[in-house]
Amino acid sequence: MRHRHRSGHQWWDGRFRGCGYRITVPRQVILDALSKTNEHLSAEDMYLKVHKIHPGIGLTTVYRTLEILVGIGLLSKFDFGDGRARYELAEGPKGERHHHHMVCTSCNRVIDYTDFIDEEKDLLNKAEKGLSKKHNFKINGHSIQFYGLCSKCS
Amino acid sequence: MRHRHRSGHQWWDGRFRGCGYRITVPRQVILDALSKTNEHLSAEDMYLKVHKIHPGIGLTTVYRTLEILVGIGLLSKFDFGDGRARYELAEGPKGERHHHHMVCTSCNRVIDYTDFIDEEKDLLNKAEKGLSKKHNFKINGHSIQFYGLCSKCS
DNA sequence: GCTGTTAATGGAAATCATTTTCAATAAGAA
DNA sequence: TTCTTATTGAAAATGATTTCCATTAACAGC
Repeated sequence: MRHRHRSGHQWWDGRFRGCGYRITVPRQVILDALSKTNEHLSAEDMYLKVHKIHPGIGLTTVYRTLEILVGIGLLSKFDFGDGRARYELAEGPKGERHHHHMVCTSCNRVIDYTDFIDEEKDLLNKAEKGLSKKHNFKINGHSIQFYGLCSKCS
Repeated sequence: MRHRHRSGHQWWDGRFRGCGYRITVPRQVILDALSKTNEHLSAEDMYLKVHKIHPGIGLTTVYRTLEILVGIGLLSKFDFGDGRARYELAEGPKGERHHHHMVCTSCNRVIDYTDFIDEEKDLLNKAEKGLSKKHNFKINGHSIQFYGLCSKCS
């Protein structure tokens, strides 16, 4: 097993402390797991993953940590219609990773795509400007998803 | 109180029977309520609304009926992040009513908008074609939502 | 219109994700 | 090292939705 960074000094460290949160083992382990995957993990997925190595970490803590990370913008939270929230790193050490999702309505598989992001950005910017003016609404986020059948299911 | 259509002969009638479903009082009442509102009702909202006039109708039946309606494409089901599903007529007697939503992350108000729908359609068509080719994914729906603060909350 | 078959109903109980409670523990400032 | 206080984890609570199951009602066939 490769050696592990002990205390602090991760890319998310500053952001984390800056918000007044303590850096604890469960939080490090969870962030570590998040930065090593590009799956769309549910809280329980994360719990099981983390529990293998650190059986002490409880499901409650996983929920709490994920919620904090969403709060400070490090994580994005999604609902793909299968009754549980799913999480994904919003920013990695290398910066933004903007993409959207296609969800298979049969097997629930989720495919990330980055195609058309530029066109989408154009449209979204235009829409944001127009909508915020017309409806006096301060927009600070959006979500786009396509639903359908993946190659295996169709 | 105004007289009520008894048996069948509503605009949804054909579609409904066509799928092999019986036309029952609870189903008529629920569809009736849906076609008279443009709120984004949760199952419980619907239950309360319907329960005033027809106290016999149970919450379970409301859930079941809404799910059937989603199944045959008459209803759209949304998640606006407040922990309960919300429903909205997908098609009315007058046909499609395509629009998207802005959700206030503070008060949970939802605003429908129809601006930019044409541009969105263009983009979505293009995206659909490209994505289905590249990822071999049969797309048959999408969802777009903006999140932010409404005029009251900002 | 009456009847039989079978889908639909509703109340209670079950389920499942998520949240709350609370006493014990550990982070990190002093 | 010590002290304060945020964090933790187990268990219990919550809240939306589903399942069970005995009763009722739609409607096809007479």
